[in-house]
Amino acid sequence: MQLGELEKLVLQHFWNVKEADAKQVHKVLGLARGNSLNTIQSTLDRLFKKELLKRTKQGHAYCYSARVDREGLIAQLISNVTSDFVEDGENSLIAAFSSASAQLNDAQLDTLEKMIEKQRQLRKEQA
Amino acid sequence: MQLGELEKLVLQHFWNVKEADAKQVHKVLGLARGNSLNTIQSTLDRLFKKELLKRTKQGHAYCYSARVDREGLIAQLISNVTSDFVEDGENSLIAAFSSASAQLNDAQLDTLEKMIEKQRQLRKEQA
DNA sequence: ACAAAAACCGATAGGCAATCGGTTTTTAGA
DNA sequence: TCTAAAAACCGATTGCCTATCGGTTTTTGT
Repeated sequence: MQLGELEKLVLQHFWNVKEADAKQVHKVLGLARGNSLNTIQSTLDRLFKKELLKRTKQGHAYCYSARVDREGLIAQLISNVTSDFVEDGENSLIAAFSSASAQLNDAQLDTLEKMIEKQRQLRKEQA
Repeated sequence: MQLGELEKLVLQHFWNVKEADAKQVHKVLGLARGNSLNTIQSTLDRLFKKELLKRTKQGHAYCYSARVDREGLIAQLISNVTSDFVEDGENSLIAAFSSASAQLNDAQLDTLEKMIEKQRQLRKEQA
């Protein structure tokens, strides 16, 4: 799945604002870029069809919000782009991790390990 | 940087065979897919321009070989696809890892940690 | 019922991979 | 050295996708 420039901007917007309709997105992003409301609308629609946004009829207009969070999208993008190169089709994210870890230096490996610990900690707290 | 289907096949081929010219690649990949030699040639040329293959004149024909290994390409692809979504432009690979780690379950975190250990071991042995 | 607002449809442009045909350049031999 | 074949190079076409809107239809609140 390919993401264009405007699509990325819109997604990031929805990680800030929770929800918005086309007009609101247009006001924040579209005007600054000189886009018409229609351009924003069709971008929202494309993202909806890609299942990256969800929407509900709120009165008259669709109200859009993020369907995936930033971490989820990043994971999905990594899986997409690496799946053709990794054996384990079940778990291309893990496979990609292990492949790319070869590119990290020792300090980066440390950093990564600390992140894993932080993840674990986070889960313990949430439980 | 976008990779097409044939381009991916060609790259994977070069991770097996070390080096080959257009004719040889055509024999192995092109014939099976019904591609003309020209199609293979321009694909090789595109990959060369993308700096994913290198080439040298070997007698008459260019002799191509991989410029990046599988792990390096995977790392590069991850960086490309995630860089617009991570703060730390210096290290989008690490940032992407940490983001995506939120998607892994506990067992997968274990797996990942073991992979880090294995990496470290590998390096110790090579030193 | 009607005017305004929003959604929907269809078209165009631009970018890139895939695909080749045809032309030019190079090269190995006669 | 001249020449035929081999390879590189060039340019065109197709197909897919994002970006971008204009215009039409549908919906809705009054």
